[in-house]
Amino acid sequence: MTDSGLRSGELADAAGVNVQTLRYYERRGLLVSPRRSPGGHRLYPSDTVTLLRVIKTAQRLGFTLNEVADLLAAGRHRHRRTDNGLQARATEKLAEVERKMADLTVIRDTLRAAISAGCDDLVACAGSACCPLPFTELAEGNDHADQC
Amino acid sequence: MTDSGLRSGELADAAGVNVQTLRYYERRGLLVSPRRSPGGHRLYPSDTVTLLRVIKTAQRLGFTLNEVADLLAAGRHRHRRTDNGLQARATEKLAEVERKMADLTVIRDTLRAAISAGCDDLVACAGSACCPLPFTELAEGNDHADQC
DNA sequence: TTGCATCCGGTACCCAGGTACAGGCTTACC
DNA sequence: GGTAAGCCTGTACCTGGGTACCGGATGCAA
Repeated sequence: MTDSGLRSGELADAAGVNVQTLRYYERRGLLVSPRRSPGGHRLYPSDTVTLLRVIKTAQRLGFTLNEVADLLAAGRHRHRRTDNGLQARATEKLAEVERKMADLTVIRDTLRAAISAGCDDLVACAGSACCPLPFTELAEGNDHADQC
Repeated sequence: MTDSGLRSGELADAAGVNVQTLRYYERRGLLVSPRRSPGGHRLYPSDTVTLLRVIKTAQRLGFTLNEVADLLAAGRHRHRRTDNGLQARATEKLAEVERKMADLTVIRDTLRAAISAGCDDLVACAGSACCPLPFTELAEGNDHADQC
């Protein structure tokens, strides 16, 4: 029979995840409970591989598992509503990613300044006026201070 | 007496951290055990405020607490060795930050593509050939696939 | 000297995203 | 039909960076 479905180990291998992760995702509501064999073993429909790829992609795009679960549930329950929120959420996430990149830019510039200034000891630098490490400013995150 | 030192609450307030965090940092080896009052209360030297700022800065630059602890210990034990590794570690960290930024760039472009393509449902998109969401490629992280 | 704020140590809990292990049952293959 | 691999549930543990609560002791000021 070809409709016997995938066993958890097969699915895990096919999707490149751990078997335990499948059960974890089931608990978290990312995967619906699949049908079982007479003996109680899970039998997954074969498109679950795709679903797992979707989950991993969304995670990689910066969505948390809760957010992914929401998005998937919205997709499942969307009967005739046109908008399940993916557009809006992707837009928010984009803003988040852009914020993160801006932060990292500051950090990168600071590290570069520290390297080219030859900073050698964190504590010593904190005491010297001409150190590019922004010991007070960074928390606010603004212009870099390498005017030394 | 001016050498009485800071009590943990004072230090915590001055540095903008939680009192519990001070004890946590002590456990983690970021702060050395300070001297105590006769009754056992911690009395911190006043420059510990600076040290905490250093720690927070280093964290913000992407160092983990373990790494910060290492850097501080290296600074403390450096008697006449010139290099305590800050330069090398900062260089590594810079590479790490640059990798992270490259990742985020891919993610940002992908999100932008998904938004402008009007993607609406993760699972539906995964089935359509003309979806910009890279359900298989992203894990490897390479060129974006918005040629649709 | 009394009262209240603060601090002590120890332990438990939180978030996210899993991973591991134990003891027992099922399935598949020869 | 035997045996080994795989799967089941439940629970505990991991990393990282803290936070919260407890009962009891201390510090400081009026």
